[in-house]
Amino acid sequence: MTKKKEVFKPRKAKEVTFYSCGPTAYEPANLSQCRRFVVSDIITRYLEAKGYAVRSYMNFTDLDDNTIQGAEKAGKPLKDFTAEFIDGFKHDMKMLGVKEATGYPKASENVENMIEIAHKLLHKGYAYEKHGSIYFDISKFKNYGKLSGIDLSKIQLGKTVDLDNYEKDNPRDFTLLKRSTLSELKKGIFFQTDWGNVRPSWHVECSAMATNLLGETMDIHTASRNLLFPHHENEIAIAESLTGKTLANYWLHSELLMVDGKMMSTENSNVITLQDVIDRGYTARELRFLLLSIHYRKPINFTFKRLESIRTALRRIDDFTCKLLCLPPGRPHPEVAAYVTDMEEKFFEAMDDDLNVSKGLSSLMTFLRHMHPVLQVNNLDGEQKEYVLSSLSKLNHVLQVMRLKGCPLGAEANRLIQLREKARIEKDWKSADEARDELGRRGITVIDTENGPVWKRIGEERCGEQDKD
RNA sequence: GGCGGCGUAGCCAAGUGGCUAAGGCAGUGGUCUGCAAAACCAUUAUUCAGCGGUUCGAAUCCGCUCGCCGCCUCCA
Repeated sequence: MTKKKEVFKPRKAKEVTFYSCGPTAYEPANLSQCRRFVVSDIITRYLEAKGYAVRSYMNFTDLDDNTIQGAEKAGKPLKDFTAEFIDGFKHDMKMLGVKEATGYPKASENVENMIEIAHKLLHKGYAYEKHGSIYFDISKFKNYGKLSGIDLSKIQLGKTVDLDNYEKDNPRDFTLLKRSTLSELKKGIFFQTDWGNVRPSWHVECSAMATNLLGETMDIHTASRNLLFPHHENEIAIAESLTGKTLANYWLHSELLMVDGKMMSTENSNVITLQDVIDRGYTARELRFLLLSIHYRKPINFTFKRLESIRTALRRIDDFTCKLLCLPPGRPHPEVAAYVTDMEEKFFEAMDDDLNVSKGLSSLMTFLRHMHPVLQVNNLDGEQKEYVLSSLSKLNHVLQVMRLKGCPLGAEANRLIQLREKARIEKDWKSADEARDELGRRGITVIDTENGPVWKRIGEERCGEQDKD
């Protein structure tokens, strides 16, 4: 609200209530949305890492112009049409390692509540009816524009809306309930009210679902920057004129994801979906790493070149964790504890400062640089290995990009590696190369080092299959 | 026109008044190696879009200029 960094204070000591504006169920998840939800995931996970229980809700907008038109085009009933995208979306989020919310309200299932809100606003004098539609009277809500810092008198009216289509008293007013169109009536997409058949507007949908599930005031409300005005401003106007209480104590808006310097959108015809990225041979885990490695309040200019360099960086981290997991216990190293403490302190300190993930990651990379030589000479005993792993798990609870589960090497692969080593000592290059080829067929690359072979799996498992925490 | 944001190395990206301007990718040099590949180690900005000002001291604060991006009430 203050547009400044503030110290976070939840309403209850150990619980945080959290609402995230969800997607509209008419298209597959694109990267801009992926970013938003990875950002809210980082917030949720970080709060959990700090010991809070998070009650989080994310809505699905399954009743609006886009879904109705989409269903019509697809020749499907609205419900079937949106269900497909809702399932797809949940699947995509799982791939990205986004933790499941406490609940996923749907706009279509909360219409009663929205109509009730319109009733109440009308009674309180905050809204008016005109030709079967209900509009919110902005002049009645004196705090309007506080969140976005907008000055209503200086706004360019009709910039994005054709005002001729509406019968508002003041063009600044916004719609709460919209009179049903003829084609909607034909399809049965309407709700009977005292004012006739209507359907709710986007703004009232979010407002209704958020307050319905989380009460009059919630701790955190997130979404991306482009929703700030008018949507969140309107959401606040609706909720706060009803309750007189603050809708959300903290608003976090993530910046946009761009392609070629332009916002990803249908109009710019530069939409890239998660599936597109996967089709290009990248994984959801790699994408997650790209999306979270930049501060959430900065725009990301997405390129595949960038994803490629993220892939290399992630591979280095994988090499390290793989080596660590497969390493037999050796002798203890005196500095390890200090390296671990340093990394953890710096990581969480960076995260405490408005979720500075980039800065936090640098502490991880520095730690890896310190640890590589230690691993190289196997200077780590069993206890230290566990210590390092548990510390990395703490970071990974938030990041969800590292692989920290058991050595990926099977018994058969181990036998082949031993076989090859023996052959190499005997200078039997033919057998050695055969063993290497066989390992290659099993998806394992052998890397010779001065301290014996190290191996790694080629290919990727999915991020969603990572630590269940 | 109003409001908001951004501009730091070849690329990406931290840092918002004072230690040598984090970290990643790419590059370069080296170690290892039967071959190969990978990995590891080292190294890479006298300077932060430009100009001017404040200050003992500025990437960081102020003013102006240039460039880019977002929002402006039914696309979500």
